Amino acid sequence: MSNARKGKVDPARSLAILWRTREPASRSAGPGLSVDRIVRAAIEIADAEGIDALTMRRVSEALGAGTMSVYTYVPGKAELLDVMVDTLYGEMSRPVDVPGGWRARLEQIARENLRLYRAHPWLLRAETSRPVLGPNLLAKYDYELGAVADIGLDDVEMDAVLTLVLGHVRSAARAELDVVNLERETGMTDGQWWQSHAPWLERFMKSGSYPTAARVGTAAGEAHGAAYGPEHAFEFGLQRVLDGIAVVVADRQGT
Amino acid sequence: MSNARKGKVDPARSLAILWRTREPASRSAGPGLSVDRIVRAAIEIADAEGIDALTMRRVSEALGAGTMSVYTYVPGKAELLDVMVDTLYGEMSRPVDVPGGWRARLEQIARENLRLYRAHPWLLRAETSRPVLGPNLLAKYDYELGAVADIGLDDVEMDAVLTLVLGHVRSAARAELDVVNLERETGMTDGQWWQSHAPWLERFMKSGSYPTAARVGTAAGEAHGAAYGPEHAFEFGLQRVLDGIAVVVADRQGT
DNA sequence: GCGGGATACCGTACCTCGTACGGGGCGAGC
DNA sequence: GCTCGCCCCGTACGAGGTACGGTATCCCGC
Repeated sequence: MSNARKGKVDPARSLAILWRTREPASRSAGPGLSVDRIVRAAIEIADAEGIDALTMRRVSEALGAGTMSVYTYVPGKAELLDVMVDTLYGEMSRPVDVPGGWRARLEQIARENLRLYRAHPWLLRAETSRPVLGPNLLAKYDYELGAVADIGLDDVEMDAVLTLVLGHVRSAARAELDVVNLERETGMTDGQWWQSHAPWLERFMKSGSYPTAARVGTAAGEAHGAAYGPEHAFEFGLQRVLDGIAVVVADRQGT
Repeated sequence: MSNARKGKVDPARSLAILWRTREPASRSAGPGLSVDRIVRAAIEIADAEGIDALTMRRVSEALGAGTMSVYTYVPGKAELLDVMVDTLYGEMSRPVDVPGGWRARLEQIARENLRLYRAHPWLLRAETSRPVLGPNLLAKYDYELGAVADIGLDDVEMDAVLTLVLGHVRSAARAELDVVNLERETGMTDGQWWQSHAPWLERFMKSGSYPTAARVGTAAGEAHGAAYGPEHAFEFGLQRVLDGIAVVVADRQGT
């Protein structure tokens, strides 16, 4: 009942590990731990069992090590999460030749980010705003900025455009993954859930207090039931956002 | 180190409390608890000390009650959070006459939602996707849908437009509040943080590995330092999103 | 006015998790 | 061969959610 990340995060600590400033040689006996092995194990656990199952005890157990051994390589759980996040960034696809101009490039970036969130849902709860400046984050940022370079935007606008697109992806991914999670937790699909709540809702809907909500909610609910919902929200929103960006680009290009 | 919300949430439990199906009369002696008093106390704590400080022990203490007394009125912390969220929705402003058409109405909604997040930052960590169907959420949804009614959109599109706008607000609010939080936690403004990391960054920037990131990151960082950053991201993104929506609206109106 | 039942209230305790602390053991250099 | 340093880990503490089993208080019917 706190966030996936506690308050205390010392950036300097994370940086040293992220850039692997000091990588101790595995010398003594035992499991032969390393930052890499720990991070890989942690990612596997988070992928398979969710971020709530990611405890330090669980990680050490998976590595056949004592609970506290992990702390030799990682100052704490927050820093471990930082490294996990940066590691994922390093595994993203970054094609250089995407035909179709800035719009196609941004679309590709949006889809690749969505793919990442789908593959590692816990990422949504591990990322923080002030980013962890790991090597892979920088590479990601650099690559993604490239999509909107040389189309007439100034530097601040480039950053703003990228922030907007990625924000939308996060937003849509969160919605989609919440649906999946709830279906697993409750053993009930979204459609079934809406149906089970329908009588309850109707009671208040028919009171006439919420006329629009009743009509639209029902329509949206039915649409969701038709296995088209979060996916649709992503696509619809992405096209709207890109349309909006197109207005700025056209303006800057003096059309 | 988990979310603000654990896995187990029984919607039926929350519903009964949200709609105040059964409100026990305060009969016996003691602090004289009630769902309302508990929720108010919890909101005050979360507002003042953050959601991490919101523990059941802390709530009961604030009420001058024993730790477990709260459980007489609320099945658990998850349900308490549900009621807290719905209570906030109930306090939102919902003006009926906003001049300027759908665009002005959506802008107003976006700003009001942002205001709510600013006033109660913990809301960002308490909301879940599958919404808690409290009376105030329904009222909010109904009101907000009204902003895009009768402009040619079908029901599913209305829902999609609203989802998009609210998603953007959440996204921007999260960014903004993270900045504020980090400034408080680290005792360092965003500008100072960027400055303190500048030497570290430059080392890698100058390596030429991240040319665009170096230039744009610096520009964006300086802009953030000038106390214009999250606020700007909200405004910029909102206008882009509305521009994108305008395209659809124009199309539906057969312009 | 009195007995009984319901209901508000809460003390204690258990479980999980992060991690501080101090000690043990192995390898390498002198 | 001995010492130093680093890897590894057993134990334990503190925080937080909440199950359980009371105790106290009030209202009702008589």
